Amino acid sequence: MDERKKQVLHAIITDYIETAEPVGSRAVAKKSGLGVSPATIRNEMSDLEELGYIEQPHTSAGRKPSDKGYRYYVDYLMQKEQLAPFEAEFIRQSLSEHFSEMDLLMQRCCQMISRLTNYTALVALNTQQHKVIESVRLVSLNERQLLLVAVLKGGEVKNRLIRLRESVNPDQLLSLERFLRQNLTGADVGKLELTVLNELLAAFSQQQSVLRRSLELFNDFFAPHLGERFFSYGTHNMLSQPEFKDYDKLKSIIGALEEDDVLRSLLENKAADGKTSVAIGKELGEEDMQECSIVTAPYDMGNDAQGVIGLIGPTRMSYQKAVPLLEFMAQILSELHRKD
Amino acid sequence: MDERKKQVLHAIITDYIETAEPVGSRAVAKKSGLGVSPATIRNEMSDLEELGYIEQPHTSAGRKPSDKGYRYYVDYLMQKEQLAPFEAEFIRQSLSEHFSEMDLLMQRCCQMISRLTNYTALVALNTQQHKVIESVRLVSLNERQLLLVAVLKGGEVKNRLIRLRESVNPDQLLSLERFLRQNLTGADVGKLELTVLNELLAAFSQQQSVLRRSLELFNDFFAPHLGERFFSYGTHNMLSQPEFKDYDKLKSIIGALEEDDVLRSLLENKAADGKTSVAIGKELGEEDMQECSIVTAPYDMGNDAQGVIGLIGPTRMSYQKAVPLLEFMAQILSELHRKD
DNA sequence: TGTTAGCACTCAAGTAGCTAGAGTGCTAAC
DNA sequence: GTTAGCACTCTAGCTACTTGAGTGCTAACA
Repeated sequence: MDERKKQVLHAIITDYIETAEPVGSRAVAKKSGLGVSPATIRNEMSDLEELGYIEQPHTSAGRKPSDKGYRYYVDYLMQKEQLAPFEAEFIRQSLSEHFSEMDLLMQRCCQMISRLTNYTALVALNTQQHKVIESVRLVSLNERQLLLVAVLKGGEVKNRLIRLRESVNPDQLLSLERFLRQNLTGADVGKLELTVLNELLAAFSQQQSVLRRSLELFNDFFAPHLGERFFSYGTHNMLSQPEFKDYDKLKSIIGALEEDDVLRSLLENKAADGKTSVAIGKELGEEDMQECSIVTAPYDMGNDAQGVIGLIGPTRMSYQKAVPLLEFMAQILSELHRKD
Repeated sequence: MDERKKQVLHAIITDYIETAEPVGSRAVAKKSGLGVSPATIRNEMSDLEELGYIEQPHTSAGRKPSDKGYRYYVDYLMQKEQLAPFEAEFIRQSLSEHFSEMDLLMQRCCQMISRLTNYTALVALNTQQHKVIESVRLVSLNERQLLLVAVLKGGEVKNRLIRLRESVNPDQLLSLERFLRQNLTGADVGKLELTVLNELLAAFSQQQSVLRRSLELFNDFFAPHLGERFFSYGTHNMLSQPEFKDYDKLKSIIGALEEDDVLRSLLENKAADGKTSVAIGKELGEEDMQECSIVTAPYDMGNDAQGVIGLIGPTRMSYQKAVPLLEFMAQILSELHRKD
């Protein structure tokens, strides 16, 4: 892979990303600025094809990048495009507005990603991992209402109102609260299984119904699925991509993006190394998405939330725009936390 | 509009709903069971066209229903299809599982509607209208943490943790709690404007920072937009409809369905009379959706939530299936509440 | 040895012309 | 009022043809 081959590959990829048309030797000769004739370029292209970086849709067409070609481009050739100052400012502004409501914040992220790139945005939000219960309180609001409160390390609060059929005396209440505190303080919400709670429930089933009821309610406000959420926005952008002009293809992609299961499998493990990551075509491992690429960046808002922001588009994607954008946004999100 | 015309119209519409192809006189003659010849049917069809109930795509094609035709069908001709017992049971089961988590419940609704009909489901959820604050409490968790709690009539609880920079003495706390209780008890959360809260804030700005901070935080957990949510599912079903094989049309529809604003305008005011409602084609008032119909049914889960479930598909929609399905689901949702 | 011009060859996409078939409207007979 | 018959219309699908982009190969050149 000498220098000239790299330049040829680079020219082919950038041209193809722009036009979605196979690139011919003539166009490369002009665009690459190498000062050689199309015939020479043809030889290089023939080599590149043999090496697997580009491919020919049919004999008399130009070349287009293969997954391997994009991979090489992303890893070695691509020059990240700097964010326009107004874009950076816009992102910073929009994100700071919604800091306290995670759902809104993530919806906003999706909209921004999608609008700034014209691809489809994907976001995973985990609000419950490594959330340790710091304290448990059982507060009497009035004779017939108890409030069960769990404060998590980091400040989030979970609670549930419990309506009583009969009133309880303060002593009962105190012993109950003590019991809960002993059994739940220090527990990790993300790992609190229903079984654990059920065991607790069973162990104290001889006690009066008040307790049983409170534990039953604990069950579903700690349920693990509540901590993990997925957002997406901009699916309609898929329709503008010439590579998805096949209805069945499109249908299976759009259908898949509506399923949390699929989003989970696309985004999971992407936060592992803390770096922006690019998955191209078959690398995604999804049958229906062999012509898609996904770019993801993990963010960490401390105890409030961690997760991944990302986008999905055709493999012919403007990686040089997508990568720095997501990097920047993830950084801003992570910083939001520290400011607080 | 004599009896025979009605039968002809009915035959045309049911056939067209099934096949999406213009219906010819021969087909109607056979299918309607009127025992007259195609020529006779042709005369009737000519009349129906003049009356505006059906239209001809081009001279040598059959007829297809107009918006007016569908309207007549829905209002007078349609026979609601009874839900299959297993469908009813399935719905009942699925909905009872998720009763306590509104978001999940509504997502489930969407999935069911979409899967049982192969159209796109839309749901509006309002959890905050007519929610009156029953009591306000300010609970000290420890020296540096206060918990601000508002209990709403009906049992929902809203709260926010407040971290203090300096500790407060119990007297300050009590007077603060009293102040909040006096000013907020009985207020309607849905109508609590930022301005009101800001006035409160201003009025007490001379007090110590603890108070100010607590009020600031009140602001965003009562913000009205949080009470209104929209869900959709099954957008990919739009792709299977032959009427949407134009990419631009499809793109604008799918794009629109991703916007809360659009969903709001499509679903609002549909709960007014408490009945299932059908909006056909141009009746929707949306430029891009002239070839779509929406069926909606309001539900009322008391203080927990009210809203609208619905679905959107082509005007050539199986109304006789969609209407009873939504009616049934809305009824189940409303009953879920009463059971509790 | 690498580069280039020239040329024959290939293939997709677009265009024009044709045909088949479905369906109509009209007329005249029943 | 109903029906059969018939001429007419229009679309969808098919075939054949043309165009043009792009290639690979060869032979000449620096």
